[in-house]
Amino acid sequence: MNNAQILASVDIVALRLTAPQRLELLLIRRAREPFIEQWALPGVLVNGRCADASLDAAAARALDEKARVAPPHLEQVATVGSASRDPRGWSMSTIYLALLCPTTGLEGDDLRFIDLDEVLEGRQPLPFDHAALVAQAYARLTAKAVYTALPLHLLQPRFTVTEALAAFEACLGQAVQHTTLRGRLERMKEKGWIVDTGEKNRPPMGRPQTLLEHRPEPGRVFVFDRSVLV
Amino acid sequence: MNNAQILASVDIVALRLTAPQRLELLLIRRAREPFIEQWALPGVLVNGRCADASLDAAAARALDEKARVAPPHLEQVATVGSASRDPRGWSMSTIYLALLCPTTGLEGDDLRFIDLDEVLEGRQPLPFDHAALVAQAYARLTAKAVYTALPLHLLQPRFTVTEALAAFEACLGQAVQHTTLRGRLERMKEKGWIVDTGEKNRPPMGRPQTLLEHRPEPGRVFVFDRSVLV
DNA sequence: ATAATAGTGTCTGTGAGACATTATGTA
DNA sequence: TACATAATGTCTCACAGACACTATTAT
Repeated sequence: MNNAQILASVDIVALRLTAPQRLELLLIRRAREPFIEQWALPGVLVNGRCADASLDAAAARALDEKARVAPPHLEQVATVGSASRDPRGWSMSTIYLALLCPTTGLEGDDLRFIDLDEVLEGRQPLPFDHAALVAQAYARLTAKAVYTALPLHLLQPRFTVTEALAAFEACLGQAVQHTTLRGRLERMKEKGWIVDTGEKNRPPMGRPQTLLEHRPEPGRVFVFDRSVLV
Repeated sequence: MNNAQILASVDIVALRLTAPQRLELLLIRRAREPFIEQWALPGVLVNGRCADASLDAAAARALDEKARVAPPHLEQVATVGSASRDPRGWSMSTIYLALLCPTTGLEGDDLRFIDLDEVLEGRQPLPFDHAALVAQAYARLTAKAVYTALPLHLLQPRFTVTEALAAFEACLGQAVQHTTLRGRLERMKEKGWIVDTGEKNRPPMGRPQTLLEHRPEPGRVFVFDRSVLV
């Protein structure tokens, strides 16, 4: 049997929604060579010793161990592999997209959130091919935001239409008609994916907002039968 | 540095369209242990020695070396990994979906096509978790057939509407209104993804068929802004 | 003429897009 | 009162779904 000389890892693109339509990316300061001390994506090596039941479990473990974070949504995006992406040799990495709760907090100096655009537009360089991985994961998010309710996982379970609008616009990178979103949320209500709490949120100014509650089916995403933004 | 004890491979779910709305799966007789002599998915080990430029290249190499086949469409579906899926130890496998030309032929006794339903419905068992991988790849194909032109890659570049209808119905597993498909093809024509050859195909009976030509942009798929079959 | 298959036309329903209008709160 | 923000209503348009109807070949 071949004893393969290959590195396998799982890397996580974890995103959090902040104030006005911005997405932030979770970074960790590397504790080991190569690229020690540099800010990079959280991840773990997959070497069969950790008794991970599956790759998905390894991804969840990475987020938990490195950042003490449990994401409402975790989804595999793709696997890349090449001889050049890691100085140690031929390596492959499976990328996961994690959507975090906006209230997610971090502990310690080795963890931080950075504005996603800083990475996407190259102002914050990342080691390995991590910048490309981030772009690929964000592309997946954008694509799914067109025809699914995925962006709702960036919100707290109880949310307002305005917050949902911010989430969709952050994922899509452009404005969305609020009437369109209201229609979609209405359809999700009929299917039981959203319930009206009956309560109101009272902002410092303006009319109170209806408080909705997201009731996602675990591991599934609501799919619309049309696209926004054609 | 850790010398990981892990097996990495690439496995291909290669599909061909035959006569009346049926899909066939490419299988290969295994030349090595484990499961030697059994029919299984074509694949290769990824061990860094083969100088594959990337995982995608490894997938293309697997199809070429094992079956002498070059697919019009090759797409990564997912990566699975666990301790139990291979008797040799913790292993991971990246699944690719390949869509072949209907004229694809095979050489040798170690290659064959089998009706996809035989595998999906469990009448043809496969080693490892290959049956689950096939189901996952077919699910991807079905999902994409709802809102993209992916099934066209199962046809020869020059095709008729009837053939396209068969491709979509095979991927979706149910009937499609031909008027709907005609509308979609019309929109692809306007965008330059399909051209009207002006020529006709003359079947033994009935009105001659318009011959269309598929002009896909390499590596991309035409996306419609609505779903079929809601 | 008849059978067989290809292609068009018509009508309905749904939901996005755009924008005006109304509703409900605070200062 | 004015202002700010939420929510609803109206109208158009594109396209899927269903099905009737017409077109073009062979026998």
